[in-house]
Amino acid sequence: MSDRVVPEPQRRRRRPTKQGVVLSAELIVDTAIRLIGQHGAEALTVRRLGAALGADPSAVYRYFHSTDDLLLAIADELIGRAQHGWQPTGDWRTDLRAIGLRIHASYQAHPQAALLAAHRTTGRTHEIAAVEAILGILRTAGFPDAEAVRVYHAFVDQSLAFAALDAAALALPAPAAAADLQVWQASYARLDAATHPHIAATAHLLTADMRRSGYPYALDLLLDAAGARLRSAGAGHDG
Amino acid sequence: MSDRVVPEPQRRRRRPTKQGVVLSAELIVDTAIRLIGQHGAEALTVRRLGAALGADPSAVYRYFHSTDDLLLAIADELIGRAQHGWQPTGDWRTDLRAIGLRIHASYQAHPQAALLAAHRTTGRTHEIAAVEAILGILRTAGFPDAEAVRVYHAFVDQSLAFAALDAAALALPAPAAAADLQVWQASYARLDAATHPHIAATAHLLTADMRRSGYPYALDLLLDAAGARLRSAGAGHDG
DNA sequence: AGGCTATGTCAAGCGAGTTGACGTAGAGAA
DNA sequence: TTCTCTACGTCAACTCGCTTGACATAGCCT
Repeated sequence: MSDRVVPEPQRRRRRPTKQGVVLSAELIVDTAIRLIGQHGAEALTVRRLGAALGADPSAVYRYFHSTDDLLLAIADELIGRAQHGWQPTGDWRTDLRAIGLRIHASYQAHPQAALLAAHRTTGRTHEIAAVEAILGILRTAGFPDAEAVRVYHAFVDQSLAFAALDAAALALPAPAAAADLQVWQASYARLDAATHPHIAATAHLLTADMRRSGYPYALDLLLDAAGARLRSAGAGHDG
Repeated sequence: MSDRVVPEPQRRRRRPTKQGVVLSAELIVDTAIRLIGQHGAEALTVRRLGAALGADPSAVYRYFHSTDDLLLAIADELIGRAQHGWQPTGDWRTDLRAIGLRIHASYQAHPQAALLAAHRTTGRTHEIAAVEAILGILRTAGFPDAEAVRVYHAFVDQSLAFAALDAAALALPAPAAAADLQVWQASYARLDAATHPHIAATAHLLTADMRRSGYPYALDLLLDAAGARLRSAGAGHDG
C-alpha cells in the first residue's frame, strides 16, 4: 500500500512521536545515513531506523513507499554531497586523478547506497556537471573527440566499477568481510611451492597488497596509457 | 551449527530425497545457478532452492554451512567455467587479455549470480588456479615480484569490477535498463552547446559509445601501461 | 546380518519488511 | 473559541527470509 505516503506539498501536521521527535523525510534520510556510518551496513533496517528516530518503525512508510524508495533518496543525497568543493588545476592528469579518487572516496563513505547507485545513469544535474567537466578536461588536453569519449567511458566506468566493488566489500556482513580477508593468509599463504610456485613466491606481497583497494594503481595505469595515446595521436593539436 | 556439514572426503551415503533426487554439492550449485539465471537473483532463497532440488530446504545445510558459503561455491564455479578450456599462448599480453575477456564473459552469462559473487574472495580451487596462472604469466614475462603483484591486483579487480558493473546493467528490470540507456538520447543529446559545450560537441559519439561495455578498452589501456612499466623496469630480464 | 551414522525431514525460533485498523493531535475555518 | 477533518504515529499481525535441534531411516561397512 504505497498510498500511505503523502506527497511533500500536501503535508500539514507536524505531529511529534511518543518520544517527542517531529519527523520529516529529510530527518529520516539524514538519520539513515548516520546509522550506516556509525554501525555499518547491516544497521540499516526499518526497525532500527525507527528506534534511532524515536518512532515506530512503520512511521517510515508515511514518508517512503519502501526501503528501496528510501535508499534511492539516500543515494540522491550522496550525489549532492560528493561534488562539493572541487576545483580544477588545469593539468588534465592531476584533475582526472583527483576526480577519480573523489568519486571512489565518496562512495566508500556510504557503501550500501553506493551499491545501489553506482550502476545507474541518472541524467540529473550533478551527474551532467561531472560528465561535462571530465569531457572538458580531456578535450582541452588535446584528445581528439573520438578518443576523448572512449577515455571518458573507460575512466568513468572504471571509477564506478571499483567504487561498487570496494563498496560491496565494505557493505558485507562483518563475518563475511573478515572471512574474505582471512583467505589470503589462511589459504593462499599456505600453498605448496611445488604445486603453486608463483603464489608461494609472492604470498607475502599478496597478503599485504590485497588488503588495499586496487583502484589507485589501476587509475594510474589508465592515466599512463591515456597519456601515451595522447602523445602519439594528438601530436600537433591545439587545446 | 556448522557441524551439520560433512567434508567431501567423508561422505558415504547417497540417500535419495522423498522425491527421489540424490543430492550433492555440485548438483546444488548447478541448480542454484540455473535458478538465478531463470528467475533473477531474488529467486535464490533456501526455500526455493529446496523446492527446485526436490528436497527439504534444510537439506542444503548438510552441504553448505550457510547461504554465504553456498554463494562462495557459486562464485568459484563461475571462475572455473571462465577458465575452462583455456590454453596459454606464451605471449603475456595475449594471454592476459584472453583471461580478462573470458572472466568478463563468464559473468555476463549469469548476470544475477555475478552481482552476488563478483566481489568475493573464495580461496577455493578454481580461484587458486586462476591466481596461479595470472601470476605465472606476469612473472614469466619478466615483471619483478612486487610489480607483478600490483599488476595482478589491478588486473583482477578491474575484470571483476567491470563484470559486476556490466552484470548490474543486464540484471536491471527491463524498464529501468531501458530508461538508463534512454538518458543519453533524451537528456544528454539535447543539452545546449552554450551551457554544455563539451557534451554537445561529442553527443553523437557518446550515445554510440555508452551502449557498449567500456571494459575491452579499459583492459587495453591497463595492458598498455603494464607493458610500458615492464619495458622501463625490467629492461635486462630474461623471460 | 547388524550396527553405526550420514543425511533427509520436520517443526520451531528469530528477525526482516510490510500493511490494515485505529485513535488522536493539531491545523484551518467559522 | 470551538468544531471538524484528516494526517500520521502506533499497534498487531502477516509473510517470508535463514537457521537449527530433534528425530527417523537408509545404506555402507564389517
